[in-house]
Amino acid sequence: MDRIDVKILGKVQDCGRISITELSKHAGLSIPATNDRLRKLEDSGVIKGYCAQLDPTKLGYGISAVVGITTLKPAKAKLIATLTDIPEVVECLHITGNDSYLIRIYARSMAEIEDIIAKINAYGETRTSIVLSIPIERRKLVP
Amino acid sequence: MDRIDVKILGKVQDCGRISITELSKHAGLSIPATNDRLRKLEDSGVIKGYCAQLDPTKLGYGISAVVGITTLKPAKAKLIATLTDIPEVVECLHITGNDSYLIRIYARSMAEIEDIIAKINAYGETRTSIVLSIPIERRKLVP
DNA sequence: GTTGAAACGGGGCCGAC
DNA sequence: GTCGGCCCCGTTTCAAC
Repeated sequence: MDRIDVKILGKVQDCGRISITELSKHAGLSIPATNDRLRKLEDSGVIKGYCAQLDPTKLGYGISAVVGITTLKPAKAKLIATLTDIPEVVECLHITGNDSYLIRIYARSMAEIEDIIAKINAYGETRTSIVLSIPIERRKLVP
Repeated sequence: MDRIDVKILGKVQDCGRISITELSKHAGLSIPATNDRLRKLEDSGVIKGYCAQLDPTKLGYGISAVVGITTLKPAKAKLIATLTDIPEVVECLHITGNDSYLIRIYARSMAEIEDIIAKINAYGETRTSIVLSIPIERRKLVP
């Protein structure tokens, strides 16, 4: 993992569909060498995969919320199963502190948020915060 | 935006580097038709871009934390600038509720977390939660 | 929307250095 | 690690339906 690998990782985090030819120019290496490095980064699991980033608002998801969950009883498996069944729940973190879980929701309306919160309240208390804006958007990792 | 577009969006969210040929098979369309649809989804901004997903632990970022920030004075611009200067801060949400901001941190050690918290404390109170695990990992959006 | 053909570029592989 | 050559596959753009 040298500076060239860092360059490659930085580029593919921004341009996931970049061609090897283009990537080799940015890396300052030949095409075969760039190809080898990229494949090694993929095979070693440093690169877990590639994905398209969608614009939630253009899909109708105008509202996003963060919900802290304080579980009353130990019902972790059922809670996670319930959350997994709700496609609007796009992320769930198990955390330390007052709240046991922190989840991220995308919704089309406040009513949808309310429905989801109601489902979760079967497992504990919730504290819901609406996302007003995203000053820093999912920055890339710098190795 | 019909069922075929939904199929395409689902696939590129999982396999960002999929070829048009492969994508056309999953979409059940011809290659030119698939190509047209994908380009329209990109041009319209539904697809914002493509990115590689890295494994933070394999890069040495063994610890992740979530920090709620209650800003004391209106110093939003300076706070965001400070956060942007810290590469370990990978996301920042402006939210409603007790906390004004919620940020996500990747760090190599607890000491690094402590350092970052100290910098932020110049702008307000912080409540830090360590991420124990991630039961739901950044699920794809379903249009 | 489809098919088919043609042109182009890129990827994968090779041996040589 | 680079370079050059090679073939194949995929992409892109046509035309025609």
